[in-house]
Amino acid sequence: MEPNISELRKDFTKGLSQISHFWGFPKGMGALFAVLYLSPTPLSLDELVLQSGLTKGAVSTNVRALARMGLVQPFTRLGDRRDYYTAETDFFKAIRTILKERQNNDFDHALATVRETLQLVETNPGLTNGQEREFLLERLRALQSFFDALDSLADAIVRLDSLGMGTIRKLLASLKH
Amino acid sequence: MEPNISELRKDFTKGLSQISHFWGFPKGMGALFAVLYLSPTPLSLDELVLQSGLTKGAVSTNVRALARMGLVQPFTRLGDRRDYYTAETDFFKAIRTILKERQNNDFDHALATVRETLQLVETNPGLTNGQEREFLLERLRALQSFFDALDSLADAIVRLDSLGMGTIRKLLASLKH
DNA sequence: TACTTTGTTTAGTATTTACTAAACATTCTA
DNA sequence: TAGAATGTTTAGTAAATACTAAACAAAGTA
Repeated sequence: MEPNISELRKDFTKGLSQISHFWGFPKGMGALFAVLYLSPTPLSLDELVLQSGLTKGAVSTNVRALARMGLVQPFTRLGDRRDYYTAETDFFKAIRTILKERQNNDFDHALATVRETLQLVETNPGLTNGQEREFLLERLRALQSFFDALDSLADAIVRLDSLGMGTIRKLLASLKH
Repeated sequence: MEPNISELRKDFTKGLSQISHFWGFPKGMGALFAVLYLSPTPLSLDELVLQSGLTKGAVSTNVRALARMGLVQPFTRLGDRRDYYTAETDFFKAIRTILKERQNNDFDHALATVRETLQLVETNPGLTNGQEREFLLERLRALQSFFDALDSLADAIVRLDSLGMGTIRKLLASLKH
């Protein structure tokens, strides 16, 4: 059992790939983040191709996705046309970026459908008989208020000046009663 | 624009399907939950087949997955061999069930890989030169403590006597400082 | 025991998804 | 302006996934 450094990197990369996959993201995203996270220096696209084993196309799209989520920081150097990337080490910052962008995605679009269903029932008294109508209203309102609660939470997190271990501790304390 | 009740159900079902899909679950799961959630009475497997448009096999597997997550409650009636299902209306309860089961899944397996990587570096001083070693240790430890923090949060939620709108309000207050 | 009713499992299929390879676009350099 | 270096887009492919159809299992009923 003599571990070597490059095997270690590979295992770590595989681990993050699986985690990425578990959260519904491409495995390549996890792999790229892993490579960047274990690199002491920023890496160019070509270096990422080399170290991740993915092709240029895949690296290009995945690394941009990571940047949109705030998980990597792209930058350029004067007199160097290449794009360089570093891993964001403040994960809480990334969480907030992700939450901030949630309004623009398919998820919120789907949420809107639920709200519309509720409004449709509310504004159409003749949609169905009284008893079923009351039932539908109750259920739809309950679901809506659940979604709203989660939304406020997400909003509150986004609005924080800073999110970090301190906040987690505060939350833990407040949960313990 | 004359909305009718069955079209409304279908839209709602489609909405929940998309949400389900967004979270990485089969669309069928969302559809089945939607059908049950809008039904005033418990439904049998055959009724679910009818109302969801899925086949018996798909309903069987998806509805069991929902039950494992605590999102539907299965039960039987004396002298009736059929299984009946109702939607869980306490979503917070479902959240806790899901968090409780997280230890047994692939996600935690992947997390273990990260921990193992860290331990490997910690117990092998000769793995790489001092400078890189320090760098790796720092990064791996930071990631580990981030995961640990999230884990404590999840644990605290699972351990709550009750989770509900009250808790959300408490969290919101504590976040506002 | 045979037949019916109900639910599960399996084998195959259709769809979706993430990837590769290569064409293309852009910008820098000679 | 031609050529080189870099990044993006696209067309096609391989793999994963969720579904269908049908075989199977189990358990009740005649």
